[in-house]
Amino acid sequence: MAERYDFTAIEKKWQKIWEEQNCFAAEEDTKKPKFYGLVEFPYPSGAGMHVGHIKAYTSLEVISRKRRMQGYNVLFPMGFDSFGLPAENYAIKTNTHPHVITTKNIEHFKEQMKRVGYSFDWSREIATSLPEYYRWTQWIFLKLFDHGLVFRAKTQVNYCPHCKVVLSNEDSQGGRCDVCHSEVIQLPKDVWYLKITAYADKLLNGLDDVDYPDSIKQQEIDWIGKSTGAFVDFAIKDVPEKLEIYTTRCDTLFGVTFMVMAPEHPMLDRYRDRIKNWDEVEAYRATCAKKTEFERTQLVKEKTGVKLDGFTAINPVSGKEIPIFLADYVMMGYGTGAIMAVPAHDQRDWEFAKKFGADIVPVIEGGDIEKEAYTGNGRMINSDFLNAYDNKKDSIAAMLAFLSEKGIGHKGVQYKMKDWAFNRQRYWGEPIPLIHCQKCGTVGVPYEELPLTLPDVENFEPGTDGQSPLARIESFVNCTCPKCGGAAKRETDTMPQWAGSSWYYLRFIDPNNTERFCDPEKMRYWMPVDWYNGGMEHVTRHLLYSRFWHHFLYDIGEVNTPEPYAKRTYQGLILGPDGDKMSKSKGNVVDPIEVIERFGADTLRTYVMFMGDYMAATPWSEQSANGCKRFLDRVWRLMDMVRGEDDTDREQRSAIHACIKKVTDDIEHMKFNTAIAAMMSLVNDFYAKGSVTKDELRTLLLLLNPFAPHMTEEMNEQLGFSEQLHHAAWPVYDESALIAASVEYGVQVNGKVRARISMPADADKAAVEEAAKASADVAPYLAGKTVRKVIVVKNIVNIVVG
RNA sequence: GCGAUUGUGGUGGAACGGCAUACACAACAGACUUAAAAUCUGUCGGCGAAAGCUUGCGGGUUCAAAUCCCGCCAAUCGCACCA
Repeated sequence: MAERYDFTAIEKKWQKIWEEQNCFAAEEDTKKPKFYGLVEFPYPSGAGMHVGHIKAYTSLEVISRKRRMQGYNVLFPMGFDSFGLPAENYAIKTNTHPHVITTKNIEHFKEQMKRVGYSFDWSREIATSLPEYYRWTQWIFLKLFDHGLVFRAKTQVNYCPHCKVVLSNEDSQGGRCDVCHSEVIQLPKDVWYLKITAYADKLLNGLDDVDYPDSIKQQEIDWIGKSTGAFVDFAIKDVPEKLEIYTTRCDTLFGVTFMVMAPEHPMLDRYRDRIKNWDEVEAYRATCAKKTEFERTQLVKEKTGVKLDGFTAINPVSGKEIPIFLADYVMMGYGTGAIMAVPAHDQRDWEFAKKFGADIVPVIEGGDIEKEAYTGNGRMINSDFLNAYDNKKDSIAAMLAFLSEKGIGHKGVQYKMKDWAFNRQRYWGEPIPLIHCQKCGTVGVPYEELPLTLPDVENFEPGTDGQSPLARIESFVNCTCPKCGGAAKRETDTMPQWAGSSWYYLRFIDPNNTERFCDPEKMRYWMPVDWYNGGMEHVTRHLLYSRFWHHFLYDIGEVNTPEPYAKRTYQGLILGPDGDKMSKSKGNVVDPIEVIERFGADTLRTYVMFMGDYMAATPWSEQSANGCKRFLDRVWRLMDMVRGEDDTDREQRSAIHACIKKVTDDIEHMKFNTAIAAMMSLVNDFYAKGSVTKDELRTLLLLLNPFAPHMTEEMNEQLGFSEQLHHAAWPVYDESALIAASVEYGVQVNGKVRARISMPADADKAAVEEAAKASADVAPYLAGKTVRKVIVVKNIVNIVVG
């Protein structure tokens, strides 16, 4: 009866039914418990879906399908993060409008996703590049602006010469551009910043209240990089201005024998007349400017620097005059761009002092400063102020008290995280809704004028002057100031890739609202996102940014939870068949659609869930994928093995309920591989037996449905069940059924397994112990020995003899 | 340099401190085939003559360690002169 499993026809049939019956739309106004499952929406690239997308989406797809069967009202949406550089670069190359390309790519992605059989609620689809969406991205930006979290500053910024854009710190991790991977250079530039550092503590503390793996939390903590220390002012000889430094070891202040300023430090320019070797300074600055960030950090083996002639500092506690150097091991971007150097207790300062001949004065007991700096803690020595302060307990606290009393310094906090450089000099992004007015300064576009739509341009090429293509459109640039009505000019830069994705999970809750970004009533029901799965590479980018925006929206009363995501997980990479990271250049990329054509969507889904530990990187194996196809074929053929009578014996029943428990629990812990293994074992049991009852088979189909929904629905229908699986009740195991008739014990003597015995399930410990001792296999090991102890636990008996 | 993660058969991988190698892949054999494929049924870690030894290596804790602790080694990822 059950012929060949024709996956192509079956998958098409059920995908059509799901679409027509709108099976997976989240319900409104329900009394049901909710589950909001979210996967990172993709950037719709021209290449279409990657197997990595499949692994990322299938986990929550399985969980969402299971939740629906468990009676939850499930929101499992999908949309597109459709602004971004690749579309724009492609547009430049082919002279097609990015909007046209993006629309086409979205259609392509959607069609591919539907072929995988995902149960997304397509009625809520969004795209960040549509005006009705980015209207609210701009709205949130204006709120940030109104609350003083948008500011403009001229500093050294990351710049990608290839993409011709300013990048944020997060966009240039490892010194490479996030989009094109070319090397990022440092340039002084005037840019818009979002004050994410104002939320550093909230982003840090919020981690206590969410369920993220430690690896994710740790990466965010490290990226934020909070440190506590002190700011200290150093007087400069014969100059009114003071040089401020930041230190985490103010207790070593008496050991400061010189100071170092970053080459770009702006104070230098103010006193160039005083610096006698200015030529040398300029030459050194020029060498440093030529180095890339990479060279400055990765390749330095030897310290370089220039001693300033005629520009010296005074150690504020000892009163001694000390030299000031310029050296590129001090960064302008951290602290104040200047340091107090304590060569006795800081390895970098030690190396510098050795090379440039500065004094090394120990002020903390311990270590051998002849060999290297001693960076540990200890009693303070050679420090005059000690009499008045008890330095035994906490030398840092003692020094801080001293500093603030004398007005020299104060406690301070620093973060490695920098403010978010937010404007991009490119076309395909949200226009920044700001207006520059000669009279009023920078003014926000009035909220009622949103969306500020992206105008059409002829030429998407960024300007050679570092300006966005929008700057060439006079009708866009020229406007009137909303405040004074005078002539004004629009900001012509656009927002970065990460803007639209910083709040998209809120829009899915209420995607068509034209009054607000999201209805508060609906948010109260759906938020927070219960489970968010995505890539590890977004932890210090998108995840951090969206948590920042959400905390802000919470602070201004626009959302009802401080954190957007209650739980976050990540998927491990799928490597190429050769074990290397998949890349076009290596030619080891696996196309999921080809896999669907050869093996079917159910096999693809089952294999990506079976291939290994979900969070670990695993190489793709076509043979293993074929093994999953074989498993599904075996399940299909079970239809030929259905026997008439409905009897299930105790062993069989026990095996089925053990499988229900295993699959139910393992899915919750993302142990999809062992869940599938359990179902494979059950199928092997059925084969060994040679037959299966209809009910037994249906239970298996229910468990397998989230993984292989098409085939199981088809089998369910062919078996004559009228109720479709996707909304049938998830099987519940019966604790009492788990108990098998007999239990196998391993019998150990001094921890080594010597025998196996089978005992009735209700046998007590004494009986098990007796049977173990009586076993013929253990007898030789007990002969002539005294039994000192017998341990009976679970299914192990350990006889300790001596 | 700092931090995190991971080291288990030919391969992907299983194992609340409790019978190491579940489940699959590959390989081998048998059945069915004229034959192949598919399918079904078996066998299947290594070393050792054996007792035994064997979860990267060396110690420790425990009746019992792949699992916990300490010290190495290797790999992967993240950060990186962060003062």
